[in-house]
Amino acid sequence: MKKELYDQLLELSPEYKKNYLPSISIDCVVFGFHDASLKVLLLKLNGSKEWGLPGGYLHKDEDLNEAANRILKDRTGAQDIYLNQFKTFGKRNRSEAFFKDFPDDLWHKQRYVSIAHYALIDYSTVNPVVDTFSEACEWKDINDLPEFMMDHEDIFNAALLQLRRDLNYKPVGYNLLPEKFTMPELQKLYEIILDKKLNRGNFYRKMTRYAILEKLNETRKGGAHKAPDLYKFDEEKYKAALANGLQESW
Amino acid sequence: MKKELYDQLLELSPEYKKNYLPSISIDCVVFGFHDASLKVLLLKLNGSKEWGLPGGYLHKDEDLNEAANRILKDRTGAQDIYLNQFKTFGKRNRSEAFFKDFPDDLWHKQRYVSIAHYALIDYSTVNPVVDTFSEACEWKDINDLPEFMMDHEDIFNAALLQLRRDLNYKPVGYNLLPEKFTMPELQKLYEIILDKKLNRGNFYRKMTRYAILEKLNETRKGGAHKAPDLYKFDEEKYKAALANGLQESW
DNA sequence: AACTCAATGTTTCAATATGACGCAATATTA
DNA sequence: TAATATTGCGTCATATTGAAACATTGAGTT
Repeated sequence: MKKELYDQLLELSPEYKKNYLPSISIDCVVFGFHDASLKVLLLKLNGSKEWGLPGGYLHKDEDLNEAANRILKDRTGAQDIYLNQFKTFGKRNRSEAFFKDFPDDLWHKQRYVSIAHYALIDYSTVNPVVDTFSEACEWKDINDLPEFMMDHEDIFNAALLQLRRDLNYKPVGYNLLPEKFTMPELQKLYEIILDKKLNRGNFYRKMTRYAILEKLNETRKGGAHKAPDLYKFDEEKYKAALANGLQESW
Repeated sequence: MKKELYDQLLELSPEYKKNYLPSISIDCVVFGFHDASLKVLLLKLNGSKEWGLPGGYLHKDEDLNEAANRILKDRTGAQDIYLNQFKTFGKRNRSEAFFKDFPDDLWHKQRYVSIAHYALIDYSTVNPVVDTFSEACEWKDINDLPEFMMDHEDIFNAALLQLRRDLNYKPVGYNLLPEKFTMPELQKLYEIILDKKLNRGNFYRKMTRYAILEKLNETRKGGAHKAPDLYKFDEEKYKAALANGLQESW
């Protein structure tokens, strides 16, 4: 079943050996948000029944963050996606089960330490790229996830945990929402990330106090009820908040 | 000047190639606290005038956290030190300047991605180990740091930043203080990490409310003035706080 | 055109947390 | 025994949070 994939990979092995740093892989948990649903970009390698995170290897003459951006760009077509390197996974036998039918001389079968990133993007702006190694590359709702290959479920869970934690001191939304958005939309995003209902008035108040949003003189017409005000991020204040954090305890 | 170190390293190269994963190094920022002073464990390689972080490589059959523990144990003799993997550094040319006089075939001269950890320990319990590659291995006060080799200053700064951030949602002190300690001692620790004076009464109140400390029926006699109460961490509550965080914003 | 409805914008109020400060208690030293 | 500096902890004004009510409004209904 995996013979086909193996043949593809084998053909590439010499090139990989020449161009990439050994033992290091990069995995990306790409969170996509749109219309009140949060998804992850997953792909299915040829012949595999499990799904995996988009990933790749580090060029010998490439910075780590350059590599992560390149890998994302290849999968999504999008450039300068918000990227956050959050943890490196280095257990033995991370990929043992997955590659057990593959010969040992394969580049991909060596032991890897995987440098995991999470990324944030509006998934409606992205067309996932199915390359020759994969049968599928799709946005999967985070409440209805398929089975993961290797330790990719651990990586996904760690990414979600980190994103939730980051919500406490980083402004989030700039990379997940369209340029103009409403307060209820922003609140919905927080609720879906946190998997928790938030109080409307308190959310409004807190966001206002962060002072990173700019209220526009427009409303979103067309809904069934009162038209909500439109906001956008104040670029400068957003960047300052990203650099300095939103709140400190001490 | 670096010839001597090179000879040592060259001799080891074959063994390294056999036993370690290529391209991956592990660096540790070991914070040590005692008697109101915060230090870092640094070492000076033979013939180098700059100081570096203790580090090492990852065995082919070793988990990442096992390797970090091993490296720390070799330097400090201490086991099960509190360790926090916080960031992976992977710029090109991280070590180019340092190894410029060394031949290219040296194991150490390859390009590395460095998986950085920070560790916390009471430095009075540790005797730094000077191995054959280093002329010195010492605790250096964080307010009086020497020049660093390679990008180790960046790594140190990132570790301190992370530690300060962690102070907001993790209980800190368990690994840096003796078993029994006083509230002013704990406050001093926070002040030194944050480089900022804290209000005594408010610190006391906040710590009390975290409910991770157990007040003992003892005081620390011998000081010049009123004997402060002794506390220790409540193991269970401490662990729970470490797992769940001390406070959430959302 | 008036009315209904539900979502949104905003305010209110009590509970809780924080910042700043003061006062009483106390172990040592003089 | 008194002086002293440090410590334990309370107080009070202010700020923030949690929960809920009130006010507004655009679309759909009559």
